[in-house]
Amino acid sequence: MNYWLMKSEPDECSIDTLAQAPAQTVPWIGVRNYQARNFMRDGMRLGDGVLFYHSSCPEPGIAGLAEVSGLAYPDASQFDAQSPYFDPKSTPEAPRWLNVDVRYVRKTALLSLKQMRASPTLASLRVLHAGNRLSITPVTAQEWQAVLALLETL
DNA sequence: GCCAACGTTGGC
DNA sequence: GCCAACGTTGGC
Repeated sequence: MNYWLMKSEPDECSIDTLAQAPAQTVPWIGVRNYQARNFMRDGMRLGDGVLFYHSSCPEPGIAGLAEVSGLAYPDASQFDAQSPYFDPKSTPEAPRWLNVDVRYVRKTALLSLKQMRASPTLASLRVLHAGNRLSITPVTAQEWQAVLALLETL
């Protein structure tokens, strides 16, 4: 079992959007970074834990928990010329971009970025490191437990 | 809207 | 394969 932190802009897909989606599941489309793609392709297994993080919004932070419910498969939006995620260099024969499916587990009180930074137990969390831009980052079991423990205190 | 970080592109 | 220019991310 692996753990991940996945960023989403709540304007696009918030924890509430996920909770209200059909089967409480969304395809995690739009990842256009090779490292993040490789985490989905090579690292994610069914049932992996996901910290659902709201980014680019007034209150960035962890807004809920989710799980990987579908293994990586080609991201349809790369072939859609109308999509902002369209990639003219990708072909169906050799798809460049993949997505997993993510299923809602539960909404939590917001663990804000500020609170995360203030917590010594989360000091190692990749997303807190300067300049981190990856939309998907691995989370260790210790970090996962530390986040759950912090959520208990909110 | 600023800007630091850093991934990607493309000329050589 | 180097590296400068450029684009994107994302907190502030």
